[in-house]
Amino acid sequence: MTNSTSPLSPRKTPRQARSKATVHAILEAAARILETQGADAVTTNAVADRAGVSVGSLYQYFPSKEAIFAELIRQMRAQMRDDIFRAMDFVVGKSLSFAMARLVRAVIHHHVHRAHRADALEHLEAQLPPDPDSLTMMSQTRARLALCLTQHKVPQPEQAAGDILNLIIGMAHPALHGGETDFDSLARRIDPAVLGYLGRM
Amino acid sequence: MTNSTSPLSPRKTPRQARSKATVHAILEAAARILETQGADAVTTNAVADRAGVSVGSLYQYFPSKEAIFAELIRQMRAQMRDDIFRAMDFVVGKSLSFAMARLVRAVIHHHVHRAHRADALEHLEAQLPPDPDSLTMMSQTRARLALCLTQHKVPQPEQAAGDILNLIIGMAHPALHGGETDFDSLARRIDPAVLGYLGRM
DNA sequence: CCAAAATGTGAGCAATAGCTCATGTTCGAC
DNA sequence: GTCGAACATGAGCTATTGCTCACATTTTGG
Repeated sequence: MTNSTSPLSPRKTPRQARSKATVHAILEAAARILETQGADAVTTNAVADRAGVSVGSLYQYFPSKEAIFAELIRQMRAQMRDDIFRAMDFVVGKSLSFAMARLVRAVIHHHVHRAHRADALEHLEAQLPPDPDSLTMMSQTRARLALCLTQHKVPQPEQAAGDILNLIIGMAHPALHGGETDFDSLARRIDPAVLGYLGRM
Repeated sequence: MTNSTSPLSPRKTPRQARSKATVHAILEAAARILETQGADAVTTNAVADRAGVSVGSLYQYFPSKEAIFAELIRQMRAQMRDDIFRAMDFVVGKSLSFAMARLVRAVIHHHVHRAHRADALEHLEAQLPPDPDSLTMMSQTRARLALCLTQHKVPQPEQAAGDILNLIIGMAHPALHGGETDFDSLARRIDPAVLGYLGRM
């Protein structure tokens, strides 16, 4: 089965277990090289080497190096979306401040887990042509948060959802990248900013 | 005069007006290619071409492509520092909320002016070895803000300064990059978040 | 003026990248 | 078993990149 012709989508969908493992190994190898040696070190030969497969196999499933990055970014976005969905589901019926506190911690948790990878991938994303799938996932994430805000009568929930995500990520990401390890302290500093934004101090 | 041996510092300091113009043309060409065609399009030959000089001249003043990026980043950091210094100077003796409002607008103004360039440079910076000069300038920026916060009895002013800058940049940057053009509206949404962080709503 | 320093030139080298393809191997349906 | 499809291999082609160097031109101090 061949996939769409978009330059960022996978080339062929693996059908046997063996090829699924190959694809997984390629993605994991690319991510590890990216984390440990930087974007420039992620060459197709290096990825194939590290994955223990040949370049030919790599190009059976990814039409280009960029497609590998795009897939990793899609995985990251999907996980972030799912994390936030879970947090928002857990929080229905609770107070707005409780909901926001939970959101803050979900985002922090997401960034702590694989901080280096997320960081590098986000910088890469800016240099890649925009990927519709990634945009969709981010849109879904915002929409879910907006729904929660609507239920609490927050005005302009769509805009507020975007602002709040930017606020939380904007504060959490550099702090964690800068070596901050007291996640509770960080969360307790972000909380009042979010509530301040919402005018609910 | 030859400069330090650091891989990111310029190689030779221009002494005549003509070479100053050359250096300026190289930096401007690199920035324009970066903005319009992305990081991968910034090759030394392309930069030299666009600058109207030869590759040889380029390598007289920059030991590597990375050194060009590093210099552009330094310029950006210096301008941000100066913008914020001016804002903080203007605001001594005024109320904390007035000071923060001014800060918010200074950051927004800084990002509006050359949003594309700043964006691309920041993503590049993450992939370069850390540059001491840039770190120093960011440290100076934070310190100046911390001083202002100290005068308003804000506890932990150093940490708060970092948090507030991250908050403002984190909210402003994606919004502006996403095409937001109503800067006043944006500023008025960031203001309460900052005050919320400070516990001064 | 003139020599020395500063500046500028661009053909081309060495290295390396992304990627293809001819060929071989394994799997699964029948 | 058998045969076609799926999967895997890796030597090596093509293109490009960062960068050097031998040489030309301009500027400046005296």
